Amino acid sequence: MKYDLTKKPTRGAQRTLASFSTTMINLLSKEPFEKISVNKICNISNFPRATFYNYFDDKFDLVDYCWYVIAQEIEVDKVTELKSNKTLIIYFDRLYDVFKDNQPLLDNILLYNDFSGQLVNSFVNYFKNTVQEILEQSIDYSKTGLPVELMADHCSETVILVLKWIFLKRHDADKKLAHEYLEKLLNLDQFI
Amino acid sequence: MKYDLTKKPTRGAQRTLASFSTTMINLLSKEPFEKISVNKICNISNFPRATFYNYFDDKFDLVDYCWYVIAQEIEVDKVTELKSNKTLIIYFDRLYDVFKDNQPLLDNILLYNDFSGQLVNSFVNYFKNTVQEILEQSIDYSKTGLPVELMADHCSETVILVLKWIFLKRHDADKKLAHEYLEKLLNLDQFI
DNA sequence: TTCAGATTTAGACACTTGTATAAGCAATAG
DNA sequence: CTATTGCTTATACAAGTGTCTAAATCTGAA
Repeated sequence: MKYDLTKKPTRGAQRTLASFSTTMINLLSKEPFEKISVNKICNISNFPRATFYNYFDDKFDLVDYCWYVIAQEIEVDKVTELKSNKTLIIYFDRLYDVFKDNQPLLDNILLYNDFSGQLVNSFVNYFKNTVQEILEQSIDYSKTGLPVELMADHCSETVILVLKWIFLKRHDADKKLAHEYLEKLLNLDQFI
Repeated sequence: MKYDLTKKPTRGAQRTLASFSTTMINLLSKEPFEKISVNKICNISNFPRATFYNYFDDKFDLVDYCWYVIAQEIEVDKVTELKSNKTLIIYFDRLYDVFKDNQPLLDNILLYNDFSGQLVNSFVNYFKNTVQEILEQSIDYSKTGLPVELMADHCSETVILVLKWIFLKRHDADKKLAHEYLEKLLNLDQFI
């Protein structure tokens, strides 16, 4: 990403970022990711290509920014409840809500893109990394006798696995059932 | 993949496939995947671009074929030991050996490519799918009370997680320690 | 050895990509 | 109000992509 998201954006930059990302999200509901070119995005958004490349490295970069926008729904109140061992469940629940809110978008995306293709992969990866960063700092894995990073990796993969199962592979499950899956897969009682 | 790998290839086709794949593997040890173009591959291999596109859809397709070639080391005696619950460990061991044999290649690849980039991802994914296909048919998950596919997915992700930890993130571990990780992460006693 | 069917190849096509330059415009500090 | 700074944009470039044609070449079965 060429644009620095930490500094607060000017009004113009906000407009530009919003324009590109909504165009991308709209296109994702209409055609496969390979068919979406930077040219097309720029024509629809009415910006020249040069502007696109002022903000993003390529279309993968933009699509990652889209996931970032979606992920904002969770991360607003990031501070609360850290350092507790319940972090995992709390984060799982938040992601569950975000995925549920975006179910229509996900359905459309899967209409045009392979489950194991680049696009769905980038989506899944984005959220996996989100979870992993949180878990590495906030969970006490000392009871497991395994390396912290390995364990954090395993937990975040499992959280995402269950969400994939429910929202991408469409085996609908309410939060209660989802928790049951998560607890069985992770053996949660061993370290919570 | 445009070329049909099930039918037995002519001598010419064998030469072509081998030429393209060894060129790709060589290049992967020398530069990042983005810098490798179909043009470059064809120049080095001394084939015209048209021939490349007779066999592969694009360079991702070729790189997948490379993983297929590497994976052949395991799958020769695929038949033995199926339908046993020890399949998981047996396959883990085989993959452990394959990854170990290809450690120098992996090291080079990681010199030029991000751990979470497209290339490493395609490698990891290829082997994850390999494991998953095997596990879905051959393990009895009835004791876990979880959907079969979910469980098979979780097991294959965990197998690959441990291998990534050891061979890509370079936390060297012998087979004994690797088994210990796997058993703790998967709670193997619950269903083996 | 021959020959029909399949593969390979040269060349061209329309298109995308990422970068670079210089001109234009807008917002801010003095 | 204006000078300066920084972002936007028009345009051009060298390179890559994937597809298509028709001619050349190979191959395997008779």
